Amino acid sequence: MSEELPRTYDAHAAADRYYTEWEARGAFTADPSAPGEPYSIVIPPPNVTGSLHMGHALNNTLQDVLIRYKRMDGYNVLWVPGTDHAGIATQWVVERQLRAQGIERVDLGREEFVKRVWDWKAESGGTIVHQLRKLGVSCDWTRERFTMDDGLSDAVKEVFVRLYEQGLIYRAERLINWDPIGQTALSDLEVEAEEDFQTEIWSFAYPLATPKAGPDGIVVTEIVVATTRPETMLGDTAVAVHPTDPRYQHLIGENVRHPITGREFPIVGDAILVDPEFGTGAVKVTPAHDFNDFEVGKRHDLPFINILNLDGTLNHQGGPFQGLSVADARAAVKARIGELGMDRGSKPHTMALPRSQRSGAVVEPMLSTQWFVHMKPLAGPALAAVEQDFTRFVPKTWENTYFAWMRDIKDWCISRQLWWGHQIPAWYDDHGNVYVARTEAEARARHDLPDDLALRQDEDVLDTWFSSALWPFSTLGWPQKTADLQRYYPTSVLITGFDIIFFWVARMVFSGQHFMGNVPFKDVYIHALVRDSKGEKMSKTKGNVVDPLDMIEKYGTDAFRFTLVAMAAQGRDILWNEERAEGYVRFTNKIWQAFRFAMMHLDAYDPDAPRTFSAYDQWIQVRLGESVRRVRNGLDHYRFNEAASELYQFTWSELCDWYLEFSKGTLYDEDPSADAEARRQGARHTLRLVFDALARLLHPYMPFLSEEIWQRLPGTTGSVMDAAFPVAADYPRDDQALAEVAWMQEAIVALRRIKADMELSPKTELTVRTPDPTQARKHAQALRDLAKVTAIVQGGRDGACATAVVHGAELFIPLEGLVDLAAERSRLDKELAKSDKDIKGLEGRLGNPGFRSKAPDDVVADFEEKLAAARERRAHLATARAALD
RNA sequence: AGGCGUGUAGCUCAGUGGGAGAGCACCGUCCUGACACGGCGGGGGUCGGCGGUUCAAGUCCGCCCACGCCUACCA
Repeated sequence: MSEELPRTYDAHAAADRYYTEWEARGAFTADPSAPGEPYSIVIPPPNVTGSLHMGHALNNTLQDVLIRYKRMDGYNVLWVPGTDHAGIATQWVVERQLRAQGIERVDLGREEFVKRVWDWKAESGGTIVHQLRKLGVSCDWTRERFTMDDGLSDAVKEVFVRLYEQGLIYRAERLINWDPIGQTALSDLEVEAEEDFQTEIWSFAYPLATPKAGPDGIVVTEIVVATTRPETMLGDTAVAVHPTDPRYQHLIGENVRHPITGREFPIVGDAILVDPEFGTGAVKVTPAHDFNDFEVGKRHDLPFINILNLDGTLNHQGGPFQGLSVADARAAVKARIGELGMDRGSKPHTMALPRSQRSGAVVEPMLSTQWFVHMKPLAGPALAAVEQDFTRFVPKTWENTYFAWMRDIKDWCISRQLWWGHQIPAWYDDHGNVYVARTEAEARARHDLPDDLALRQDEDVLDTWFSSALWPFSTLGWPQKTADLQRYYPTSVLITGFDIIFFWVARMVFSGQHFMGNVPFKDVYIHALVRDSKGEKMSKTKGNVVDPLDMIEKYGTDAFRFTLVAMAAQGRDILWNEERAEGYVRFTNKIWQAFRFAMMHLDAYDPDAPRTFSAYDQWIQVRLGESVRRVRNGLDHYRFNEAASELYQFTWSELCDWYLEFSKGTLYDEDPSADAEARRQGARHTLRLVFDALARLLHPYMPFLSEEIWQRLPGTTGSVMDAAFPVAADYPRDDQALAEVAWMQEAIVALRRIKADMELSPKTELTVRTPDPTQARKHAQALRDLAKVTAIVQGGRDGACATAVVHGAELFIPLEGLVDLAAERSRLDKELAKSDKDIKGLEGRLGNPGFRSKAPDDVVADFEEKLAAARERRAHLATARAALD
């Protein structure tokens, strides 16, 4: 060995050394002017506040696998990394830190606060970016972007202004989701339902302003409604009943008197809102605090009474309850109703409680003036793009999720009452006029405003997802016409989780369609969620979070990555299981040990020396070619686990278990003849060739181990990163070699099994007697090395023998003195039973006339061959069995 | 309520109409000169249930059961 090879693979040393080396020499840096078909990916930008979790690890490993594969395969590759400013989350992190120092955000003022956030970002905002490097990802760090950097901010302003000018952004008073803790509006998507929330539904009576006699003559004095939110009754402006409900029909148009405020309002008939079967069949209507009631209010021209302050306490409309929180007001209203004798009971009730995704606050529907994106016109092209496969979802079934949302799309509330984010590029004068422009100067110039007209910019910022929606083109330089944009848009694939199909994927599609006139990515690969080993979602509160950095520390990056991709089957969640990771650490060790074996023999390798290939050399090369095809097929179709499994099977079960063992006979042969030396050179050549290909095949999954092998392997240059990904056509197809080795493998397994079943020591030397020893003698060396066959004799059954039937050939193993014959009898009985079952199944199939007439000829022929072989085998076994009686 | 998904060996899961697979675990055996982080051999399954299509179904279709997720909710 030219250089001492460590006995074990040091994953950490390799990772540190090679990653630094790669990044330093610009190995990840894209060059738009370089040749090659473009292949580009933009990273799903993690929150700048975030730290790496298992979802990121999976997501980025998958991207890196594709990027490394395509880079090696000759594509002009770009992977853009970056982070998201994560409006609410980041603002809160910094607010919390300030509060720890006794500083409130409002004390600092907006400008100073935003400066503090930038300071924070500069200091600790890059954590996740450094953590990503630990995964070995090869993204182009020279192109790292941030959703709040200048270029992307320009893109945001540009998009806002253009959409406004196109009438696709508007400002209006609408019922929106209000987060009373965050004190900001939220989009529909940022509201999560807390399922199975246990509460009560309370019934109480509204007295009629004028008692009224019904058709039956009985005078009605009140109408009973039910609610889960008693406090909202302070904003009630109607009671609704079904227009055809005989209980209430005659009351429509009558007034009720509010038991607390004394206000009078009507009973209306509304077939859309009211389900007469539910509750009492009468519904209180609070148009300013309920989405359904809002519509009722519009239909019946009702007043909209807002009862809440922005902090979730009751305003002056709350009368005696002004200033109370919603929860306190609820209790107070219930108590008051009781005092008034209007309480008509309550019962337990299960409902979904809307909560703010970020703050956890109970979201209050509230009337508010906000900015919205008019979605219908944008959704059309976005739907068409996916319907016509310009963007393809993988697995395809996710497009249903996309379609469902896009077809039923509602306008998007994009303004947020925060300080951290893209401030809305709209200015107001004192007369309430609004001017939308990229800058204040532009606003003045465009609208010909005098310099002394006071303008103030809208204080709100945009939803973080508004900037994320532009990510695939804003990161490439849009609105500038950059070389990157020309070359790399649309991107090749987006890799992400299903949880942000609405939030992000859908919004990128309509943004790309609208502003670039083309989809942002050709494929969307939706990967699974990483759960814990019991299938539970990982969460801090459950305490079952697995830190990928711990896993890398424990198992090394190569094994960690391999575990993730090996478990990344389409359409199924990953249950993280450390035993699997341990298994793949053993796999890396197996590769390393095999590599050591190869290296032991490669010192003597001379590429120019004459060489001849054995059947084994040929066989492993053929198998390698098949493996290349399967690995490529897996990667080409996002079947990451299939490619991983192929690598594992090939390396362990074919290369290590068989080829290396076969090769020993040749390599350790000390015969000095030129023929023997040529055979040794053939084996050495094969070893080098296989490891050369294996390093390249493994590289996308195991970047560091593959580099370690590549750089040590003789005959390679540079980095494996830059080597060409193997091509199946470079390896031979050779049915003869496959058949030859298949025979050998079957013979060896059969002989080993006889030994094991006879409870013979593995060291026991065997003699094989067979009528035609040609085949066995050709492989005498392998039979000796792998099955301890020391003699091959021509002949038939002679005395007590064990019998193996291999591809129709009988191998007899004389048993004199080796074993009691009972063991062989029972062994043969088992084999016969197995054989009978086999034949019965085949006969059944072939005996079916429909099968012969309708199945393809090659399938029929295939089964006929199988049956013939099985019958022959059975005959031999039966003879062997009879000979023992 | 609607939609989507899952159900295959003890566990975790592959499986693209042609005789049911892998890893781990388990049993037996071997420290053989790459590797005991290993080698060799083995046991283990009415592929959730019922029906249908087909010469042929784990695979396609329908219904049912169980679990999970998403969307929309009932005041």
